[in-house]
Amino acid sequence: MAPKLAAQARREFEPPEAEAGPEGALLDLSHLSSIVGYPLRRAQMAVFEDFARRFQPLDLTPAQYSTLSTIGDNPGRNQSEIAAALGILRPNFVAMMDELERRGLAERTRSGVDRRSNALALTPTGRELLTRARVVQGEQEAAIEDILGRGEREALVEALRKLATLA
Amino acid sequence: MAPKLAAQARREFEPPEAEAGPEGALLDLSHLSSIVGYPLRRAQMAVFEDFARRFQPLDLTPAQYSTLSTIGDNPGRNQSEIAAALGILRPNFVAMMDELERRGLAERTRSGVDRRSNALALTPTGRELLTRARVVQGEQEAAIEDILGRGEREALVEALRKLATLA
DNA sequence: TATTGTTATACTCTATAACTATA
DNA sequence: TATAGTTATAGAGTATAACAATA
Repeated sequence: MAPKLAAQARREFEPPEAEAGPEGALLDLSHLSSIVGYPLRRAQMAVFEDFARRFQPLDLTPAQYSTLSTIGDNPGRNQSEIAAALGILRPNFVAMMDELERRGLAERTRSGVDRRSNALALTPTGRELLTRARVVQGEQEAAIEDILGRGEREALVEALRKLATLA
Repeated sequence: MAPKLAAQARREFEPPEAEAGPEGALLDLSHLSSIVGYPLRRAQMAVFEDFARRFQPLDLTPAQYSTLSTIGDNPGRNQSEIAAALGILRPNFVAMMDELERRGLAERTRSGVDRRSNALALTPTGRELLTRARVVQGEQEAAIEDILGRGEREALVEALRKLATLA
């Protein structure tokens, strides 16, 4: 159950601000790597790539995972509410729900109170998959903690949450 | 010179793990906001939106800024080297250079040593724009420091750099 | 044979306008 | 009149294959 895959090959030293070229000559990236935006993007890409590898057996993208998780924790909410909470535009959320429904993971139920809206819920299959997905997600989190340590990982999450209030 | 715009309206409290819906009912997002990947993506989007606003007068995207900065700090390198350092695929970097050249910000010079490759450099105009862009970038960094404080901002950059070694 | 720059192309994400059915 | 879901569509960003020129 405990993930051992992750803490293996770690670069022990790296030239702090440079990137290796083909013949070994290094590029100066100091201006970029000292500001928040650039390493933020690189980290996001790395974490999502790692996510893709781990979730390949479950066939879930980050967006699908976050949708399943949010529906599971908020059953009965409609599409607009779930989409808005996840920062997904309503038009783009339609195909998302089409696919989850096609795979038998989630259901839309035309609400009796307001017949315009679709109450969303997970199917039993969807709940099972979400349970398994959260285990896999926990493994990624453990891999991150192997790199950062518990305290720095928690500090990172807190800093990122504050950063999200910038825009 | 010091940016005062940023530290103004900050949410003083927020329900730690929930999102407001239209009628005020809150969604449970606790499972997502406690893992790294989700706030990482939200923070990245927020920082890039803020970047887009600040750089609208200079008409620079994050990718264009990082390209200008890297060429400026590494003049004479060829397209493959600059693109690889920035994680941009060579085919996609062609249009990037086309546009920077069209705007008179950068130049490709067919190398004498290896006539396959284009040595890249900034034009005087490009150097001027880069100087101005770094001032704007410094303002974003100051705005982030208004939110996080100096120490937490530096800790964030360090954590993000480590995270990028995950994939 | 391998590499640099390039073209063509495709696939995903994201964004906007407009329709329909309900309210 | 406004809202929920939907369709159509357009634009980024990102990915791969293949070609010409050069090594």
